[in-house]
Amino acid sequence: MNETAEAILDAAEERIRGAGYSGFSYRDVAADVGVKASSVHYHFPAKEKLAAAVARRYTDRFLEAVDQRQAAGADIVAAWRQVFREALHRDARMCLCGAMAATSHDLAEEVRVEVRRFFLLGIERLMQGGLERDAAVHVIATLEGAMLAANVLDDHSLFDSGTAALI
Amino acid sequence: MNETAEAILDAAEERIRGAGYSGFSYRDVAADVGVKASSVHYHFPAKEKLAAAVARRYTDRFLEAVDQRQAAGADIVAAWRQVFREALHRDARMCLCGAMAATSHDLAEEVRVEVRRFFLLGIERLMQGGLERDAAVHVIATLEGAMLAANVLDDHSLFDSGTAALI
DNA sequence: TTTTGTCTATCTAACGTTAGATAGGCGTTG
DNA sequence: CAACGCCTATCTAACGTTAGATAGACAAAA
Repeated sequence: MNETAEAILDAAEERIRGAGYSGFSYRDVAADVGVKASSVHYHFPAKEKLAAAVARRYTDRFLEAVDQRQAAGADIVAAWRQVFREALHRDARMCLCGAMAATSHDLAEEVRVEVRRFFLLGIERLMQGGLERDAAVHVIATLEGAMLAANVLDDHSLFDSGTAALI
Repeated sequence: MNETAEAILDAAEERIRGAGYSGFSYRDVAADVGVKASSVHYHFPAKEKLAAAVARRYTDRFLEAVDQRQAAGADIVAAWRQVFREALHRDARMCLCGAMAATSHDLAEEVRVEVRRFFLLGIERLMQGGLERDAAVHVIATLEGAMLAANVLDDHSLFDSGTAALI
């Protein structure tokens, strides 16, 4: 994975988090990076491959960030909340997998698998942390929904409001 | 509002709830209804007008359904939960405003206003029903997020799991 | 020499949108 | 009554633009 490929993933992630799967294009991503669209195709031959790669990296990084918070002594629910909160505040964008999940009928199978992986691993990890299934689903749902509301209303404080009850 | 215009709104609503704003097209909607794309333009001159009209009707109907549940004696949180639940089970689709909120950077102002209206009125009504602001945001966030998760994982029981703690 | 990475140039398909024509219904006017 | 003009609703056809994707040239590096 070279520098350009990483820059393409970065740009695609930002675009998808703002406008969803069908709201981003090779041309836009290429312009963000400073190359031609055909160069993006060189690194990621098709749109669904690119989106799937973005989702996989996003999930991996997300889980790693949660692990770090837990290793630093945070409660598992607090850790998940903090990582969601940081993703919202740092980027002022929706959760990547939340943004794509919202248009799930529009996703190629390869992409949907990666989006599902985010949600499934989230629930799984929270259950491994001691939560009942219902509680685990509740945490993920609330975090995604609060991020959604905070984003569309352009009021990040809504995330804190909406998730205060979790901890 | 004649029969065709209503059919166009119905088709557009279903398409947007499955694929988001930029995932639906005049041609698709026209084909669903059984007319040509130019006829859709006759009733709704531009895509953003159509999406805004769909969102307004959706919100109005949603609030009315909640009112009916409350009039029948339901607790306000239970009423909201029931209407979300029915929208998920009946249509097997995302919440229309949730689907568009997820791609909020991609929305024309006219559409975003309508999407925001859904969230703002939801929070407002819950507060009028006696909830604190944090609790109202929590309810809306959890319902949207649970619908999102249930949809993308294609498991409607997740909605009940994820929202059980609300009531 | 082969591989890597980017370019130019192009393709087909689809997009939202518009123009112009048509057909039928409905009043109003001669 | 009949003729005219207007409104509604749809059609065909095309507009310019953008989409994802591909082929082939070219330079640099291994």
